[in-house]
Amino acid sequence: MNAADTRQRILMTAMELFWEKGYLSTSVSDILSRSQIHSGSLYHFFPGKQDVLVGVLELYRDGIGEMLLAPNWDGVDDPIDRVFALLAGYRTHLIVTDCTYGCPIGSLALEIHEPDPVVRDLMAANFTNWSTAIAGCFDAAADRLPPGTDRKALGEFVLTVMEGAVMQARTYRDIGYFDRNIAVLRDYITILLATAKDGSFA
Amino acid sequence: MNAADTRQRILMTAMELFWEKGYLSTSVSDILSRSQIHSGSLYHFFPGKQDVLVGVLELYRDGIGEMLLAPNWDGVDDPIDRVFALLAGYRTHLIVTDCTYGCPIGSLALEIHEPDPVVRDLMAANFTNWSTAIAGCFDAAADRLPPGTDRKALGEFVLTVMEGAVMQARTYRDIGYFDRNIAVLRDYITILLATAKDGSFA
DNA sequence: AGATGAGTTGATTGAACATTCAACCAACCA
DNA sequence: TGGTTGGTTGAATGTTCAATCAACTCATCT
Repeated sequence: MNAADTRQRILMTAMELFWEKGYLSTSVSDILSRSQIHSGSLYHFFPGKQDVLVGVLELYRDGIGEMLLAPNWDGVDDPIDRVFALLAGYRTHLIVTDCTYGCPIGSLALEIHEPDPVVRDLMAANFTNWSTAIAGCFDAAADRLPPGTDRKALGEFVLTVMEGAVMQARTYRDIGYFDRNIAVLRDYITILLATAKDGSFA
Repeated sequence: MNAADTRQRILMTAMELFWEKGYLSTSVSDILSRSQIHSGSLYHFFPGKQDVLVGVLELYRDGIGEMLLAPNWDGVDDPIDRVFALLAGYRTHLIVTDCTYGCPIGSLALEIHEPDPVVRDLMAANFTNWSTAIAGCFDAAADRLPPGTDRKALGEFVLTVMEGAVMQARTYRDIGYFDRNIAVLRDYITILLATAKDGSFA
């Protein structure tokens, strides 16, 4: 196994564990035993546990297109449909995990109370990538939305709703909380599209 | 100092610390040193650290009216205004703490990945109390909302938006993220009130 | 062949952790 | 007065933690 493999193996394992147990509850030993890598090797590539977290956050940041958007948007062309297709992807995660799923970035953001600036910036960058992607959908549908709609704010709002909906579904262990939240969001977006069409606010 | 005082002092201190540092990052020693109470006394009242958490969650649950709603709703009579008055309270917390504030329940919900059922039920009960209070506002304004509006879902939605908005403002250390999210929510509620008034969906 | 150095090994370190416990205290009552 | 109860003290326990490091492997280069 070469160097790149070892580094990758550590990061992939850490990504899994941080998602399953959270950052604080994952010990370096956990990463070592699951990845079958010895402590010296880990510390050869990473100065410390936090640097592993940084590596994981960089993977998420750089992989959002391939790992998150592409799978959910495959075959979905309408930009508004894409918004809800992405949310449907989160719903699937919740179902598959018996409503145990948590957004990895959101969990980290609330778990780490005094984040190192490097870590915080990476969490923020992940949020920005996500809401910017959604805002891009609204941009592509700009002519169907009321004029003057703040599409960036709308992207951030969808992120907010996703995070809040996942948080509640997970806490109650009940997908209904996710579905009802998304239904309200859908109602809002539907109204926006309708008011733009009939020109009532033009 | 009598028994009730000691117990109370432990819970108040733990409440502070769990909010400042989170549950996992707060050690029993932290609670002991700040509360000036010795380990034996703490373990006389609480079987373990998790039971302190349970006590804190019970305080939140039982104190939502007095500690959270009453202060924010004092002098605010209109039910819709009350919804946004509560959200404004969270905004104040964010401002006062330089956007470091996090909803204590939301943070715990995402921090603890495998919660004991007792803990999880208490977190859920706290969410329910919150969103039920908001749903109560919508109930009081039911005649100004479109008929058939799911007001319970709307209460959960407001909770979702608060949690997501706080999460983003905190991660970016920028109140703008909170304000934009609330502005979008306000837009939605405003539209609901307007469509009910002009009867366009009646 | 010999030197170089990136990468690996795993026992070890010292700090921090939650929890325990035997001894103690003070108020109240028999 | 002596016992009982409810609460307190703080040193001690055993565990887990992140991190270290001297010794090693082995491919590559001179």
